[in-house]
Amino acid sequence: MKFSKATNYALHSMVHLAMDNTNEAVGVDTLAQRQKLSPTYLSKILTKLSKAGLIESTPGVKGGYRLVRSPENCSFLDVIQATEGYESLLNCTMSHDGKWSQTCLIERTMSEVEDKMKEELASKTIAGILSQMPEKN
Amino acid sequence: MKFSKATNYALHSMVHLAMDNTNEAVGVDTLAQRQKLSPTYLSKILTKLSKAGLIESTPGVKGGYRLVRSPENCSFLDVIQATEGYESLLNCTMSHDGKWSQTCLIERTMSEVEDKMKEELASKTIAGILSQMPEKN
DNA sequence: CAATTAAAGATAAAATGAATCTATAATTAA
DNA sequence: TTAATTATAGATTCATTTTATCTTTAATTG
Repeated sequence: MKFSKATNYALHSMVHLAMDNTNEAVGVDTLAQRQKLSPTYLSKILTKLSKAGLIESTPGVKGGYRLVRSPENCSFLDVIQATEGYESLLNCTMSHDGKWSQTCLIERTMSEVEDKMKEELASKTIAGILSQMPEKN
Repeated sequence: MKFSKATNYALHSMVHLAMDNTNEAVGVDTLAQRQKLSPTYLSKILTKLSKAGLIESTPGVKGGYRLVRSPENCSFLDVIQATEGYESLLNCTMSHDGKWSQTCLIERTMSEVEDKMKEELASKTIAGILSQMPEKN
């Protein structure tokens, strides 16, 4: 019942990219330094975000990463699913006999909870974080 | 973003205990056989439920486990916290400078999501599972 | 006292998470 | 075209957590 550190790094990277209003690409070294991380490690996380279509990457001299969508359209759910994957909260592997339903009732109940959670995560956006930041003078 | 197998075992054990309407204690061997688990492993999980006050255990000849509360008062949240612990979904360890709030905004946002999730988990009970089971003739 | 049953401890195997290093491919600028 | 820059991918390592077993101990009943 915990998200990985990678997810936290990913969310922070998204915010950093969103804060960058120049439309130049930001290199992984810059992002890694700000979070005090090894660039290669963060790179793997950013690649996941890239494959999920949240950011785009350009190699080469003036390359780096850029947001693809507007911060309003980047939800926590998007980022979390990109890094954590799409497996469900609880996956019952037991065989249930007659007294239970065909599909495990516990699993089905957890699935309802998961749907609500996703709804909630979808309502939180990167833009929402930006809007809470103290004004920079 | 997944619950452990132990949590699934715990939830199933709770349901099994709730289904037992005789007020005799149920031994770990019985519960373990039904879930095809090693008794000693399940025992550790049941001990957590016991320490959390959800079930009680009596050693000795006619001993075993019993529910403490009624199934209506046993929520998924209770069981999950007993097995998974009480750590929060996301714990940001980074240091945030001026542009961020003192407490990480991402962490704070995730905390809101977590609260909603807990609310949802608290609304799901063991009794709710029993009520969905097909009538036994 | 003997049988039964849960609890605790030690340990181990397996899976996952976190991270680094090296090599490769792509792009830009000179 | 060449050199510098930058992302990607692969192999590998280390640490942590999960899952599980075995053994011993403690408590309870008859």
